[in-house]
Order: sequence, then C-alpha cells, then structure tokens
Amino acid sequence: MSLIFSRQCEYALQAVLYMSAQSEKRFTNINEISERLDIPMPFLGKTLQLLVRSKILSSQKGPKGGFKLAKNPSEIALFHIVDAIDGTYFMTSCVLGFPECSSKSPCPVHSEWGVLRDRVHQMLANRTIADISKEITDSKQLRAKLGLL
Amino acid sequence: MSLIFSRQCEYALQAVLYMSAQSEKRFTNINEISERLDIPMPFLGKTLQLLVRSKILSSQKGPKGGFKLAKNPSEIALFHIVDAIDGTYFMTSCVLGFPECSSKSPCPVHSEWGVLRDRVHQMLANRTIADISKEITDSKQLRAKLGLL
DNA sequence: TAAGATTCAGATAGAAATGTCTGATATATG
DNA sequence: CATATATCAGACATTTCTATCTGAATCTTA
Repeated sequence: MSLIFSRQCEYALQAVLYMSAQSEKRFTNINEISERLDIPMPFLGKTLQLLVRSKILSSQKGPKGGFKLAKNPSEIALFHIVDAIDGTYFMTSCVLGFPECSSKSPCPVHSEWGVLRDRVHQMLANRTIADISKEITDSKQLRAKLGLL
Repeated sequence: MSLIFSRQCEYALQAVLYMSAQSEKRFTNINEISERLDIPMPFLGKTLQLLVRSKILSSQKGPKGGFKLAKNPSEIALFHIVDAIDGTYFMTSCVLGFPECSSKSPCPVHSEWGVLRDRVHQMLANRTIADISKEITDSKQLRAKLGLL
C-alpha cells in the first residue's frame, strides 16, 4: 500500500487539530480524544508523548490533566507535527528508491518529483494550526468531522 | 516513517526500468536484475509475478527464460506499475486519515491536497517506460544507476 | 530424452509498525 | 493526607510488510 504519512502521524495530526478547537487553557485528555476521533487510546498516548518531547504539546498528570498546545497555534505548522512523528526522510529520499539519487546523479524522475515534493513541503509548512483552527470554528462540517458539536 | 510507495513497489519500478533498457526480445532473469539493482532475489521474483498477472510483463521458464515487457513501452505508464503493486488507495484516501473525507465533507486540507495529489497522478500517468527508456539510453549516469554499463 | 535452468506456488521466517497491558509517577480535590 | 485521575515508561502482543525456503512445473539445449 502506498501512503504519505504513517498511521501514527495521521493520529497526531487529527489529535492536534482536535485540541486546537478547544479553549486554549484547557487540558484535553486522551480518553476524550480517542473516543471522538476513534483512535486506540494507549497508542494515542504514546503518540502525544512524542509531541510533548518535541515541545509541540505540553501535558499535565492527574485530574483535570491532559494535553494542550505548548505554543501559539500560529507557530505550529503541520510540518512540525509530521517531522516530530515521521521525520523528514520523505523530503530527501528518492521516490523510486534508488539509494544514491541526487541532483548530481538523478533518477529518471528526480527533478519532476522534486518539484512536487517541494509543493507538498510548502503546503505543510505554510498551513498552521492557527488558520486551520479558525476554519474549524467557522465550519459546522469540520467540527462534525472532528467529533465536536 | 512517511513514504510514498512501498518498498516492493520501488523494486518493481526499478526492475521495469532496468528491463526497458534491454533489447526488446530478450528475457531478463531475476538473478541478473537482483544483482544489478541489489534487490533480494526471491522477493523480486514474487514482485515480478504480480506484474505478469497484471499483464505488464510476460515471463518464460527455463534456460534463456526470464521476464520482459508484455506490451509496447509507450503503453506502460509508471502509474500502471504503481497500481499493480500498491493499488490506488493513495489517490482517494484522506491525507490526514479521516475515514470519511470527500468533497462533500472535506478535511481542512482536502482541496489543497487534492491538487497536489492530482499532479502526482498526472506525472505518474504521463511518464511512460518508453520515454524514460530513451533517457536512460542517452545518459551514462542513468545507465550506471541501473547497474548497466 | 535427459539435464540443467528458470519461473511459479505455497509455506515459513524475520522485521517493522501498530496496538495492548501493567504498574509507576504526578496532580487536583475532598 | 488519602483518593481518584491522569500521564508516563517499559514490556508485551498482534498485524502487516519484507524476505527466505522448498519443491513443482516448464522450457532450452545438448
């Protein structure tokens, strides 16, 4: 199966989007997130721990504890989350899998793929949690998709 | 780890490219391909069998046997190979992993991602084995990358 | 027609990703 | 301070992907 992001990365993106729609001060616990987004709870826990270590989220134990964004939503791009979970290997690796592929020794689709990959990177780097959060707030459909409403 | 194609799909693409650089009538055996491209031989065998079932390659057993393209190289797009191995799930699935994502109920990056994904599809559908094969013939670097020379 | 070379089919093994479990640690609240 | 609730850490289990093994079927050639 071909894909872009690992399942764990998808979970991370969904969860941060969910949290971004919450009030800023509140901690959201993984039980709530996993129920709303249908993500296995312990695995989600592991996943969000990675985001805490990457300083994207902060956490608190105990009652009223949970996770929340560790910085201003406008400072968190989708790319930061992808990087924290999947890394940036896809930005440099050859799409055909040739181990030694570079601009000096390109594969047959090197330059074309480079353009497309850069566009993907731009999209991920440009779109921040802040602007997506605004979209979610403004759209009933999106709130439904995130298990809100 | 994020990626685009499965490893098996990368192997398939590399192997077909390798064969395309051979004379059309000749059968190329998996031993030769696996050595030149550093692909595990039995796994490559399984992989090429999938391409035979998809009518992209034909095969012959016995001495002088092996695999060769089953049709005109200009009729084989990269996309056909990807489709035969990995399928086209990546063309329709949500990049954020939301199970129900469509134009009627889009995720926050649905339309942007749609544009990028379509460009990837166009590239894979437009580039055929014929034109890549010509590039390989014309480029010493590419021949080296494919273990030729 | 016999021998060797090769793909083919199915079972097995190993590795990586995903998912689960248990107990430890920290925190809010009564 | 005790209790309940939550994250955290590490081990374990399951699933999927990748890789290997064995023998059967088929073809070429001497």
